[in-house]
Amino acid sequence: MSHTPGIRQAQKQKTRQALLDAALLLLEEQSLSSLGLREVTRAVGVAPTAFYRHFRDPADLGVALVEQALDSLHGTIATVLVATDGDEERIDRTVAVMAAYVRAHPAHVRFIARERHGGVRSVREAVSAQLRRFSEEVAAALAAEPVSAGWSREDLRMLADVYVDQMVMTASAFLHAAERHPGTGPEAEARAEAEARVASAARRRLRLIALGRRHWLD
Amino acid sequence: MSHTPGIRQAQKQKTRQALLDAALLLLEEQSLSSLGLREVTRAVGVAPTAFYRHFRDPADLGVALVEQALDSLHGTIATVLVATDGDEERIDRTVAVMAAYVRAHPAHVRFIARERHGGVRSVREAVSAQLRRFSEEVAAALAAEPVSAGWSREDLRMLADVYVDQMVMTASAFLHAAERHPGTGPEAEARAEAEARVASAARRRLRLIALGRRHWLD
DNA sequence: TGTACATCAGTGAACGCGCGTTCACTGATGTAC
DNA sequence: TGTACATCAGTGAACGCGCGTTCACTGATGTAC
Repeated sequence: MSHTPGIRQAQKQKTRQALLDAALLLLEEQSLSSLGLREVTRAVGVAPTAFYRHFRDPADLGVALVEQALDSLHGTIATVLVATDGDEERIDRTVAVMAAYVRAHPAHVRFIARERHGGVRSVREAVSAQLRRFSEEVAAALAAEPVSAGWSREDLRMLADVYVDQMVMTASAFLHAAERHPGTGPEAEARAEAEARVASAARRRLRLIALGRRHWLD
Repeated sequence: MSHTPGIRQAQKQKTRQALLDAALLLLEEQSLSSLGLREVTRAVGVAPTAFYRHFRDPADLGVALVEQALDSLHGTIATVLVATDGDEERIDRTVAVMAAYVRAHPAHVRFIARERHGGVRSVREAVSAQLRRFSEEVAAALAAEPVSAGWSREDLRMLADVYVDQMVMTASAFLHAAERHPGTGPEAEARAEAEARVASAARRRLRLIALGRRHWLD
């Protein structure tokens, strides 16, 4: 894409990514609408004015974060969509993949859940656009399965949306379970228990949806 | 409750409610974590220091808002839980009630959707406690229906949670549809169309859930 | 390869401003007798 | 009913502080020849 080579470009990207990472960390304890430009640059160790070389304002940085966060989920989804013999097997895999995703990218999950309905319009719109893109992929994958024969476009779309919402809520529930039990030792055991409860509830929900799907055209 | 009578107490309540109302209005465009004490008092027309007579800080005010917001939904729920002859009839009524609720209390809906995963811990916890209370009522109502014979406590709880999440998401979708078409005249028509699409999608989802429920014990 | 000039990511001083919080206060309402 | 004192919701001045943004700058990197 860029024909400017080398060191300068690379250093700029490095600073930009450092700003994004620092912001994501700060957003664990607040919302984007209260995130200050100076606290982000302070966390990175650059002058406040350096911020403007990369983003217009924190909202602009937020939109960039949305793309990074949902890209990380995007890679994961293919794993879930692969068809399998049984519903039960697929449900187990889906929940396991979500648990692993949350462990790998907890701050991304928190950010998306928080800013999906957050106070910054441009970021809400970015999240909603990405989730729509996401839901379209899920719908396409669902359409390719034999069970979907005879389904209308709207019904497939609804089903895909239900799955996407389910994923976001499950991810958020895993996250919540993890952050209630942040320690090691006995705390790690408590966390494992809490995560198991979340996983169990998520499987139940997916079973309910799969059942509704099987009988949709009865 | 209070044995202090009269005018002084009444005036204090009035100011307190004015602060809550002003905050709710300001929260349409931002999150609680960026809400300033001075902007709230400025909107009401009292001195900044008056705030401290009612709340410790904006987070404390937020917790009070959670209670008011969910009380307004609480009254509504009974209407939905009344058993009816057919699934379809009940689904229509549920969606109609949600639409009416959002029209009556748009700011409450926005506030709950936003702060449910927002940046202020005490408020998140208040929302989650109120929704749990809510879900317990739904679970009790569901348990009383013949279709629920043979269901485990966990399965009933899961179903109730699914319904509660569905309500919150549907309410948020209605709100979103309304605020994309804020005007009158041709805008009002566009809004009616957008709301009809939301209602249709919500009915599809509830149908899916109802189907899963019917076949849960197959 | 070397030189002279252009670019531009990051700097640091300076600004005006609104913030949260403190404090002693005022004056209407409440209470005791 | 009237009077004297207590309470306490709301006031307004004052404070120190960190904010976002501007501007001219520096010096390493990039480019042309």
